[in-house]
Amino acid sequence: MTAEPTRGRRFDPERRDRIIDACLDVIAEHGVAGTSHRRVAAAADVPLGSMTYHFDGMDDLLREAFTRLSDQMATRFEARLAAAASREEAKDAVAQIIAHDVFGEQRDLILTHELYTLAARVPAFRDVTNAWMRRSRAALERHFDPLTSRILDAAIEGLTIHAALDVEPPDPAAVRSAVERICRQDPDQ
Amino acid sequence: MTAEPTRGRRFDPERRDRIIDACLDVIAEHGVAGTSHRRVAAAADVPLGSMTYHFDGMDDLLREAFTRLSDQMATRFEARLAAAASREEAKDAVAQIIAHDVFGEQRDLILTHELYTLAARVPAFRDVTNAWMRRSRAALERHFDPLTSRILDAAIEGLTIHAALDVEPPDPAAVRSAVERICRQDPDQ
Amino acid sequence: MTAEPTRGRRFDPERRDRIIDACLDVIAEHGVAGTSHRRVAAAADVPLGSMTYHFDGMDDLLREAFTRLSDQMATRFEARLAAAASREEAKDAVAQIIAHDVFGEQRDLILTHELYTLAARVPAFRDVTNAWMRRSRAALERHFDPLTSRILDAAIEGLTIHAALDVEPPDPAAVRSAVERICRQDPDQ
Amino acid sequence: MTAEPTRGRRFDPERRDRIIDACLDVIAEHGVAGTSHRRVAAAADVPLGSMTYHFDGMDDLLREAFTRLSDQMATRFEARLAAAASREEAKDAVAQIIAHDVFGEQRDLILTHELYTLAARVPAFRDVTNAWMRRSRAALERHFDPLTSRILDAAIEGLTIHAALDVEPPDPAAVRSAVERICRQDPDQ
DNA sequence: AATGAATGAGACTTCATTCAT
DNA sequence: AATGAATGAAGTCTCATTCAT
Repeated sequence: MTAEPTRGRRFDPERRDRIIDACLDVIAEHGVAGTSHRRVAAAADVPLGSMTYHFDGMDDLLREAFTRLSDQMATRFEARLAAAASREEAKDAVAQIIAHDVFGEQRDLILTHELYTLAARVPAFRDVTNAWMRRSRAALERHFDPLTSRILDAAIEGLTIHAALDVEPPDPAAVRSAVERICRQDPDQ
Repeated sequence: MTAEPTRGRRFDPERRDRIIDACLDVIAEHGVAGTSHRRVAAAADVPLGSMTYHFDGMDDLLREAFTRLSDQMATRFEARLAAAASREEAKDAVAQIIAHDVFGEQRDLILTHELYTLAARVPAFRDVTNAWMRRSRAALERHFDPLTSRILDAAIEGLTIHAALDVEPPDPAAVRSAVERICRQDPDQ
Repeated sequence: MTAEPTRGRRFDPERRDRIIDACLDVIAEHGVAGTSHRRVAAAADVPLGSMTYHFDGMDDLLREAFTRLSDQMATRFEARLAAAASREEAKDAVAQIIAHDVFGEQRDLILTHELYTLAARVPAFRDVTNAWMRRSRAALERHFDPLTSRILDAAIEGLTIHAALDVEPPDPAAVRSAVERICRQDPDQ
Repeated sequence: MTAEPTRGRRFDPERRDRIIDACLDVIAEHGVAGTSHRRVAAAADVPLGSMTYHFDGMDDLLREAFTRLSDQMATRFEARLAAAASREEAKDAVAQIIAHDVFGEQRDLILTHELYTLAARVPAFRDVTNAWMRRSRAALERHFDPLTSRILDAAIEGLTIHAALDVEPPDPAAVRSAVERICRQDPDQ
């Protein structure tokens, strides 16, 4: 007799959220190409009819899913850089992000690629990546000048990608060296 | 009635090639997710039955298509760096590659992303990206030491991606500065 | 707080009417085949749940809608014939009805066809068309004998349909001639 | 070893025809509104996938089905009028067509209504009805002048419809009188 | 060697209706 | 009295693949 919020079937306000999370899981496993209403519904344990009830078709669902992904990623990134008390600590953080992301979060890496792929073709998804990029740079600018931040941001991207695709694990010294080089000012600037 | 060299019925060695090229076109337009035998057959102007006759299913076709893409891209990259006579010219070449790729070849960028996305999930495609990366680095190592080459390679990746996704066109000065910073040695190494 | 006559919450007698009118609009645009609760609810600007609250399913709604349509059409027909002071004026009225209906009221023509189509298969709708036909003939019998009225009624039907489906606009002289011929008695009757 | 034309599954050139016939059956029973790929496939005893293989969607199928219907109807009409040796026999034929069509062929009447309903809204189907109407009039013009043919054609339509919708069976004398009146010339023309 | 015909699986979506509120 | 939430059934259509030719 304790207060079961609802009795499960009707009225399930978390359902929409659960579907979005399940959608990201499905994308990570099967790619956007292999993501279907059926698979997402099964993963979220909701009836198939729920899919188009809650979302205006697959595009809408994908947009929401990737928006959530980029939010989560950007928030984590901001937190890590906000925790850095000095420029040196910020550089350490950046190096760790590159290394850790590759080792720890294969899933996020896959999802990020899927998002980029979509963004490369579909403008609606470019809005998502733009917002994300803006937040990343702003977080870096807590510690670095705008130009350095921009270069650093791009380098994180490239190093992460290459580390992920490479056969051998990333070399910490190389990563560290890359960060170091980029953060030194041009002599003539 | 005279012997036309190849009249298409018996032996059409170009057909297979044409299909592969058409496949890349279709991927560029519809993404891997939207690529089907039907669409590729239509784009290559070959009968649908040809598809499964020449290729062992979609995966096979995709692998061949992306192999061709990476070959073409790597060859172009090598040529550009081979044309550089000095370290300075090599740096110029790298800066131009980043800028030009973004402006000129939206198609290649899209295709590259699609490949990375596949490679992130499917090992078979990682072989393709690995071979490509190896050739890129080797080309860079004509002018730079291995560590610098590796960092440079990753930076090209990241800068190209960000420039492509960014709302505003890439800043040539920023690109140039990035290349410059990376190519300078660590003071303590 | 004062007694607004009907403030819509408790009792909204117009709502039912509005739904019926909207239903006819939807039928005119999408046909019975394309008429759904959703579309009608949207057209009437009422919540979807209202539909099955006010009507016992689609059949019920369709029956009410077509009943209203036939009432309106029959009333208009009666008025026009009642306004005729003589047999000659009645013939003029009939000729004008045929011509005007075609030019002016494409919507009514479409709806009438939809009703006939339903009536041809479903007895419940035949009741609606029968009542309508009875009123039409009674209106004609104000001016013509029963046999002539019956023939005239059928001719109006046929001429209207053919004029509506024909590529070229109806020929007023042909319409007039048809009415004239039918209204003349058989020589041997 | 006798010549089985085909062994049933693969290559079945009559299949397309069978589907069209089945489609008309389904329309007669359930109306255009109730006609679905599933039902037609079941009626024709073909797999569901055959439907969109042979036809570009439901609209295409409907258009073909109603084209066949109108062809058959027009051919029958032409034959009956061609068999009439004199103007008097032609009038008899018309009267019989009206009466017989109503009694004998409820199915054709229903289908004709469905076609008219579609034609009233969709131009593509108006092409079908126009071609049919042209053939009907041409057949009548073997025996009657153009104006009389046109009026007669419309009257056949109206009388058939009303007879079909009416509660009581059509009165042969009324039908005969209608034909007689229309076929007499205007006194002043 | 090559392909048109064909199909079963599964894609997305719309729908009428039910139910708890 | 009235409705937003929800769902299972069924809709159309696309697809990769098989098979007879």
